[in-house]
Amino acid sequence: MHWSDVVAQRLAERGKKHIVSTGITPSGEFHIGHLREILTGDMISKAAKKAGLDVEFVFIVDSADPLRKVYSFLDDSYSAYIGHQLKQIPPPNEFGMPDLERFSNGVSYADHFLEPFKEALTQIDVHPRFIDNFDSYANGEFAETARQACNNADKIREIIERVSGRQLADDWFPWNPIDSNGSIDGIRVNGWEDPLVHWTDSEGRLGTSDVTKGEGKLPWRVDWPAKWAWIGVTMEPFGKDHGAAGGSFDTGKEIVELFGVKAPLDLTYEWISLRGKGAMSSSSGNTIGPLEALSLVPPEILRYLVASTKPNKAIEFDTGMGLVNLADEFERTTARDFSLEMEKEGLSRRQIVAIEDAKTAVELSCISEKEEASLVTFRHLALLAQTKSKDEDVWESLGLSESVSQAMTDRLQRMRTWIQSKHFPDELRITILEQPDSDAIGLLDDQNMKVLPDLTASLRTCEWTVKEIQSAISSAASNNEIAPRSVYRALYLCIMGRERGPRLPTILVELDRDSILSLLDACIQAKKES
RNA sequence: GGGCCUGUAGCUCAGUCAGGUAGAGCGUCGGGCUUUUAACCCGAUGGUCGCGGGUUCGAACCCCGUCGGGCCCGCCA
Repeated sequence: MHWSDVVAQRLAERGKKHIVSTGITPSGEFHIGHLREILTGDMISKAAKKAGLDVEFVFIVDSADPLRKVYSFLDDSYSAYIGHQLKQIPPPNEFGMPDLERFSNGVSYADHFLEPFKEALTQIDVHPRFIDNFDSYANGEFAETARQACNNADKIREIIERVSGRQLADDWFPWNPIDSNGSIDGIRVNGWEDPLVHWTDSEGRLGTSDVTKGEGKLPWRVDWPAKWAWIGVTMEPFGKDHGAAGGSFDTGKEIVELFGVKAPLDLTYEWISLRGKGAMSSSSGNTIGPLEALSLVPPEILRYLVASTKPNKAIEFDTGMGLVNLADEFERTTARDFSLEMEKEGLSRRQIVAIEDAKTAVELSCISEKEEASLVTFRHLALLAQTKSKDEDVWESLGLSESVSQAMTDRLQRMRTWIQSKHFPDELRITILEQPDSDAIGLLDDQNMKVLPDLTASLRTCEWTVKEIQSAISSAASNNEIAPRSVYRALYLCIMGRERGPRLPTILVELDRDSILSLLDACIQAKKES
């Protein structure tokens, strides 16, 4: 059974109505790691729906969280905003400086980072109900849980200290009010009169906040279970950082019972790292944004990456050859006839499970109902895009000149972006040698050498068109009674320094004949001398 | 200190939850395809399942131990 169906089955055992929740703090650039959170939630929701459950998928934007520190991409002037809520501070401009003009037009720091992520979600066909945490506090959604938390401050303190093994400060209180400057740092709560907290801020000023009006927020370890309670969350996937023993899930599942609610079903997932570069980290700049990823990778393949990997497995995101292999695998899997495979006699339980998993992974990956049959493989498109600069020539080569779908146009556009990026693997890059490659020359065998002079002569005189070049190659093969394969091998070794390669005549015709001929002559000469 | 994940073919991994004759893709090798989509088709190759115990008629799988790798435990998905 696919992992999403396993979760759906567990949900079915618990009841009929479910809310699957995910959430992210918009403190900086989103990256593809965040995509795993939301895709995991999306896929669980789809599986639950398939199982006949009444399920809603929500995405909580933790815009009430304070700015923790001046991140590397921010200007030092942001230090004035440390401790201020992300929805209440200005967005950075291109230099990392606070952009007060956009702020005055209603764009907050949180919005600045959230908007591109929302765009990426649309592209990968994820459509959750968005819940803005800051607004939820302001609208009084947290009123009940906040009061309960404050009335049970001692119990909550006991849970956190016992479960996490951490010693809380003497003045710890399950409500962080906002001081006279707008910060939740350095403020001391010194009284609680339901629903008001009395406080002293870092400058010694006294104040009062009403917890039912969102004048402040619950600290993270209380905020999370409070959200489960008021939203009615029954399932939440989260990163392994929250899943550690004594982590926020462990304390949350006890705290939430003070609100009279059962903890949601949990699922801890592993992180995504960049191949050879370690974990994603916005601060180190070691990151690929969702939109950048989508400019290279078709959305269904990004979905497939998450769908086909069990949540507890770490994903290494590879923007080079790994991407080609992934795309190839996706295309192969999509093309399989699963019902036919299932009819086969004598399948072991394992084989059946493998077929089911592959089938479900494809279903969860496809964006639209009618995913058009793949007209061209990822690899082939990579070749065409490199050898043909005009889109029309690509379509013609694929026999698509009549009507080209938007999906195909998008794919070609992505391919061109990828080819121009630093991520495109050398292995797929078509390179034409200028000088004979000595290693390649060494690989030329007797048959290759036998046919090369004849071939060179034909190429010197034939018309420089695809058809004539092709015919020159094949007649060189038949005249010398050797397989065409061998002739191609000779050409690849001489021109590209490899034993195999893409369809040659179409590439040759776009190159300068004289330089190719002199390259071939040089190769023959070099081989003879060796 | 507490905890999680991980170790299976040259490579990437599935299979471990529900024990029942070791799997896939890629690679490699051979053959086919009388003008190759780095294609396609057919065949072959390849593993003391990290190691040691235990339970069992039977263990890659369950239990105990051990070694190696990655990671989490203020905040981070």
